[in-house]
Amino acid sequence: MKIATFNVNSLRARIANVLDWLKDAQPDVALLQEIKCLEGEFPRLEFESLGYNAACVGQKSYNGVAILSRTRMEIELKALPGDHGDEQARYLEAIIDAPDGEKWKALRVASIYLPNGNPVESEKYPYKLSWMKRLKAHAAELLKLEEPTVLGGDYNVIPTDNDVYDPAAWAEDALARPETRAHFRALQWLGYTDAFHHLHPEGHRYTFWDYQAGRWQRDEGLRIDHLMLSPQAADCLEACEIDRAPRKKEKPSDHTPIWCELRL
DNA sequence: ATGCCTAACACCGTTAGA
Repeated sequence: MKIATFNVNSLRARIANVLDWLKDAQPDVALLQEIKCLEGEFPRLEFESLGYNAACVGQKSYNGVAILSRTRMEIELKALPGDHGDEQARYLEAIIDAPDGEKWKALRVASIYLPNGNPVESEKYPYKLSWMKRLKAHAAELLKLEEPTVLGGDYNVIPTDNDVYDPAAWAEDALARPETRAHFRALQWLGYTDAFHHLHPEGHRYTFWDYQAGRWQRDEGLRIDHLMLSPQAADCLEACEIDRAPRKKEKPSDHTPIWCELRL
């Protein structure tokens, strides 16, 4: 079962790109972030025409996450627990049905758009850190279920200096600061596996390249999109790769998809 | 030292992204 995550940087601006990617990559489940549209503007029919069930939590102009699944899914949560006052559309969780006639167990997935947090002196950084604390608390609850679970998305976290082209330049950025990294490691200490790092520990493989300054052409990027696996999912991990093809196209997102294959 | 680029929204610039 192939599960992919992709920060599309506006679904309306990227719809042709995203549909091409789905046709080429054929994920069973796709987690999308930064759809930047209201639910009423969500291109459900286009996804259904490719054979996907689709669900989203939308917001005008900013944020927004979605889940696409080839099989039936049930939405479990449309917001991250822990702060009823948080109105930003950054979390969607679903249970994905096993396909008929297969022995796959059901899979729980979440599409995550973790706050960027810059500038660090602003209220945005404490919001990011509190969001990460809430994520840890919820992730700990999910572990008690002992299910295969994939918490995937744009974490806006550079986990180590091996995940950025110029560590010194990024050391004080909200994506790389020690507090940010500590909260990300806390997820790993709980028992979640960073799928890509597990299979590609060599580092310097990126999922984001800034539009500016020729970052893509020079392969000066960041690894900030992650697939975090519960132990029951990590047991089934067969492969995990970054798909650079969509970043090469006309009018690309500044992120590119990352996927994992689980034999459930 | 700064902007580089892209998108949304509203307006012909500002905000946000990372």
